[in-house]
Amino acid sequence: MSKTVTVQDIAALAQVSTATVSRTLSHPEKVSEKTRELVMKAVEETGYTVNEAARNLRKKQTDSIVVMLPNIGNEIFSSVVEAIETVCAKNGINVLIADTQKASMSHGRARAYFSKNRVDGIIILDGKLPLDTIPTGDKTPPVVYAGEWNIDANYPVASIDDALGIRLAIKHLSQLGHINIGHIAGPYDTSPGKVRTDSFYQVLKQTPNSPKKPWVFDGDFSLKSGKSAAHAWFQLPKNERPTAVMCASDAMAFGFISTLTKLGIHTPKDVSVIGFDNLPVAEYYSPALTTVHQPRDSLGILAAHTLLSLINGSSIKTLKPIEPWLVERDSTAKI
Amino acid sequence: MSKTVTVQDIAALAQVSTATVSRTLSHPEKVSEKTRELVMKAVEETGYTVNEAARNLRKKQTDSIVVMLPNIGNEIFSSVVEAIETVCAKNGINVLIADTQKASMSHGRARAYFSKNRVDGIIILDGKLPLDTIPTGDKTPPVVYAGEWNIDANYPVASIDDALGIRLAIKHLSQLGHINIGHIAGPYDTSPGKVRTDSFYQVLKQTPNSPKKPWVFDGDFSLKSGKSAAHAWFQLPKNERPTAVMCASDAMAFGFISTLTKLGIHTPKDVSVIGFDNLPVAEYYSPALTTVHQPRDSLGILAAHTLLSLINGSSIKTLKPIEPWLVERDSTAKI
DNA sequence: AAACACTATGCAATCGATTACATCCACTTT
DNA sequence: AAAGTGGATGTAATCGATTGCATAGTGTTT
Repeated sequence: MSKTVTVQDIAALAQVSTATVSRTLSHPEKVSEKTRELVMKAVEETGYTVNEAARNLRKKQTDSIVVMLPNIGNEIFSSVVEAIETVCAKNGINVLIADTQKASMSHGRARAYFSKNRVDGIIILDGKLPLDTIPTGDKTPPVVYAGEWNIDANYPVASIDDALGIRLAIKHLSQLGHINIGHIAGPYDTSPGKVRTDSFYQVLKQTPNSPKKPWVFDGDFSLKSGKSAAHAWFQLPKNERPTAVMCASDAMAFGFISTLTKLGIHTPKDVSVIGFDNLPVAEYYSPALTTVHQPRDSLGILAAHTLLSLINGSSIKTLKPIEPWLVERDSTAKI
Repeated sequence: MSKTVTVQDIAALAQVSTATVSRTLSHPEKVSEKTRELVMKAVEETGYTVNEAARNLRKKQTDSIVVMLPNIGNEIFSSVVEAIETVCAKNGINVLIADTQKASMSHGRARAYFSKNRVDGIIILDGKLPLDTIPTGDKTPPVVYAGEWNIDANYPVASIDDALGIRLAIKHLSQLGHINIGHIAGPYDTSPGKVRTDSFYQVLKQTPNSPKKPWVFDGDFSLKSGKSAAHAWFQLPKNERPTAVMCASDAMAFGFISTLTKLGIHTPKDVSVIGFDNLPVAEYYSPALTTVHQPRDSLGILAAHTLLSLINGSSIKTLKPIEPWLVERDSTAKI
């Protein structure tokens, strides 16, 4: 049973003080080359690695951040996490994940993450996380929202320019000759759901020849809610059905298209459909899905960089939204 | 600038010793009810939370595990992580994630995670992680593989019974009258790729009326490789084309189907296709995908429970593979 | 040669919680 | 009444790395 190797051991082996060992490892430039080599040799021989707990205790920082998200299993979120992890790894920061939707994430447990001595920073991907979960005061580490946010919160937000996405989509549909355009909306109590729906109404108002009463089907971003919307669409009188539908998520577009296909309605022949996300599978759907591409990696990178700056003392308040773009494929066609 | 609240402060407030405060928080039963209330009151008043670093240092454990995976953005992996996180959260364990495929995950950095003082345990979702990244010896925390594994490694493996999955799929196709069955394989240097391919050959050999030379198209589980396989299939002489294809992943099935559809070949009319995974979107694909359901949540739960046991001193060596099942949908039909 | 500047290094306190051991007290048992 | 028992609590050492301050040593300036 080998005892743990500590700075003491390295110090003894290299015939220097523990202070010098610590300096060699953390601030090599403060140490002469000769001693540095001596110490490094001892480190190699023993396979020493620093005890993070001891370091954290002394330095009062954890070199970790936590990402709080509602559903890691969802590609939408996990691809953002991936980008965050990449940035953090490059900066020697560990990434913890915490599921905000699980029963295990009690209020107390969530709050525990916020106490300054647990993580150095927090990225929240869940706009619906109750605000009172986040305590204020100088014990709270910096917080950044990504993708979703809480309107009442006052933290920097890394976001996609949803309004632009909607504009691009509607413009595309208009150019194809569609006038009766519908929207399958995300939940109005989430920021992307609200912004996309609001934008939909607004853009349509500015479009010439727009329908007096735009069709909006409620959804929750899920595949299943796309299916429900399809049934709602199908039950409309034939001459009242929108000839094109803009979905607030790819998943809803898939649910919509597959359900209608089973009912004998074909995309894009009978109805044009645009998604929002550009999931990897969108390109390989039948038909390949026309959709608004959300740069989720950019979103994660921006959020991570912002948090890291905040941790280092900067005081960023607002971030420029990231611009999405339209990917034209086969689910949209001339009327 | 409020100073950090420590056990000392609580002790002073509650008029007891720090030992009693610590006991109250960690072993409430060792403390009389009266003092317990006194201490808890002080804790409430001050908003005290324990300093994890100090605790970890003293207790020589971190209450954290790390999940090493090749691609968090991939639903296949992230849904396993979700299950792991749920189990861990219930047990007060933090979950770190580390991407094994990023350049930032240098050999040294990976090794650092393994030093006993950083995490209490490790779950590896990447069978290709070089074995020499994992040091041996009593400083190494317990390791569990999930889903994928390294053949030369000697750690417990939480896995899916791939052979059973393949058997169910082929049986289904046989019952539909298919004889010329092809396989779109995963990479042979990954455990699921190898096992599924091997099983495919083996099952086909045991099937009456099986073709002398089974068709196997190389793939790497990705959507794109499904597309390549489709082109390979399409280029075969018409009478040599398999009438049914068993894919080692849903993604390849999507790539295969969508590409053939564009070439005028329809599923299931012209070719039956079975996937492997049962991704959420499979049900909403057009056609809805017949596929082998992998219980990824069970996989994560099993891996997490096993690791937790290992951390608590048990010595589990082998785990029973989890049984997948077939989900019949619309991508398979009678010949 | 004295004063100064600067680098390299060592000493020892410190971060905050845990726990082995010692002590004290109230209550039984003989 | 002496001895024994067990529960509750306090004392103080400990985990391992970091860093402010002090000191030694080398070279430079006047």
